[in-house]
Amino acid sequence: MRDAIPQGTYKVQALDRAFAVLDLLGESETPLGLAQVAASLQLHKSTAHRFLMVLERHRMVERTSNGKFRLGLRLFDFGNRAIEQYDLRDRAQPHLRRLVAETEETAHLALLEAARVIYIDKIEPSRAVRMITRIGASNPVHCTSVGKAILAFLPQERAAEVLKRIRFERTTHRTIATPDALRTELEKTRRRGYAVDDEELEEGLRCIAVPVLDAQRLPVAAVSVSGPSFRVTAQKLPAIANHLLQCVRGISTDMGYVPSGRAARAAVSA
Amino acid sequence: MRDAIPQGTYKVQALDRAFAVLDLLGESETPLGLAQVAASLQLHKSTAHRFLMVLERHRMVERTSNGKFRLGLRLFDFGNRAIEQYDLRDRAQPHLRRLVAETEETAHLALLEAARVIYIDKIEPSRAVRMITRIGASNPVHCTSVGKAILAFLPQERAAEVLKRIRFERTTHRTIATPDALRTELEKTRRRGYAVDDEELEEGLRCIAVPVLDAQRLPVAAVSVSGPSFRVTAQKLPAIANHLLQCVRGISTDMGYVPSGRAARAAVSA
DNA sequence: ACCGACGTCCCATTAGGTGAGAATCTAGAG
DNA sequence: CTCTAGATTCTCACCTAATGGGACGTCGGT
Repeated sequence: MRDAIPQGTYKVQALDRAFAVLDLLGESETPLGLAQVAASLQLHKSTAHRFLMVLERHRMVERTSNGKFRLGLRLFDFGNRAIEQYDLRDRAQPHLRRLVAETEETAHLALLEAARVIYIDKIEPSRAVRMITRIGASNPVHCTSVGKAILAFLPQERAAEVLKRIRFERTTHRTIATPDALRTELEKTRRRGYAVDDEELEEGLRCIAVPVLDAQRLPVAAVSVSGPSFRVTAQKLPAIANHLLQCVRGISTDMGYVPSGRAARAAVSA
Repeated sequence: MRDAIPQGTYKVQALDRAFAVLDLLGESETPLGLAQVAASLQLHKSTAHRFLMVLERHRMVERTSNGKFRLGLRLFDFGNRAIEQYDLRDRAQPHLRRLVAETEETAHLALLEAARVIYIDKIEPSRAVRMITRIGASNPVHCTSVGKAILAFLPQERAAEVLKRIRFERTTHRTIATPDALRTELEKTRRRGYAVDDEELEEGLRCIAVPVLDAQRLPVAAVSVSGPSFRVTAQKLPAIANHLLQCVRGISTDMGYVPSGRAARAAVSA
């Protein structure tokens, strides 16, 4: 789960350490004391202390009343600036809400980054059980519907690049485990116009997704509907897919992507 | 606008520099090239380069196709972890939506941090003009309704601490400019049960806010309704305040804060 | 009162970061 | 196409800035 050691030609030890601290605090459910941080990261308490103080000055961490540390709200500020450029999120929200109202299941909006998808928004039906996903979290492309939806409609070479970077870890027994299997799946996705994740990420969870295309007909994101397999049944898929297609069409026009050209048809027609 | 130089007893130059880089990229509307970053921060190009490479490895920045840099999505991840603990946000959302539906104006959810308020959520009525605020952004307490709402219901000593840290900058001619004026205003806020910002932050913008109280009857956040002064008129204030009070009562019970005790009455009754 | 765990602070040592500058790449002009 | 200016990438000897050993203070438990 934890990412590998941050190797690389360029190094700034202090930064690696600082981010390790943030990572640690981010992973932890509960705030951590100085001693715990120092021990976990094998830093001298004196060093850990200095880092925490500096991070606190920058409001990247904050102290709870009992003196323990947790992530600070400055990160929240930065995070929101980071996705600001993708104002996609704001524009998409109303459409996602409608989608959720129609399907009564959870909707996600996700972006592709390297070989992972990042969830930038999530809307849940009011009475649903909370889903585990967190906005900002990421998953490998190959075991998510959003990942496959984007990948399937990416130009050949871009897709190939992503393919190469996938490590094909499995999280359930249905997870796609080989590049070839994924390629076949992508072909299928292109044909029917939407991607399916049939318990490939998590047992009992089924998702459908379609890509959001920009003016150049390139996928910039994907929208998905997810729910427990017993509710999101195979028979319902086409109907849900239709809602999805309408939804992304709405987003696209809202973003000012003119839906012209025949390439559009390919992804939109069921 | 830009914060002062990050002085302080504890120093880790590398971190200050790294955050300066992130800050710079965050402020900038458009992605920046290495040369621009180096120049703006008075760093040697080779130093700036190394920082950017390391930051990129950590996905704190990313490169656009033309090689320029902007904030990376890792920050978004961190940011969302940072507010995760405050699951307040998730719980509050449905209530805010209802509030927006009722009032047809923008609603904000904000937290107090040091002497500033941080907006952790915003809901806009579908057809409204976009407001300028950004989730994650912050404003000084003294010129916002949310700030005053929280401050007014904080225990004497906590409030005094915050008071001391305020620098009373003015942004309009109506901005509260002295500690005494603020104290009077807070008294008024306590009496009527809601706080008002009458063009004190921005010309033509009027806001009302009430605090969200936890089980100990301490304010943990505030909810506000904001709109152009010509729509949010003085006569409408009490009506809007009522919607607000209902809204925060909903949030409080949703969070599991038992609404017992007479202290509750003080804030709830208009 | 004593002990142990934790946080804060100081300072001499040296590992780690710095920046001059050379090498390489890129884009635009001629 | 070549030339040139500007930006980016890379290398390395120097020296500053970060390190961590350790002393001191504080809190809570026995």
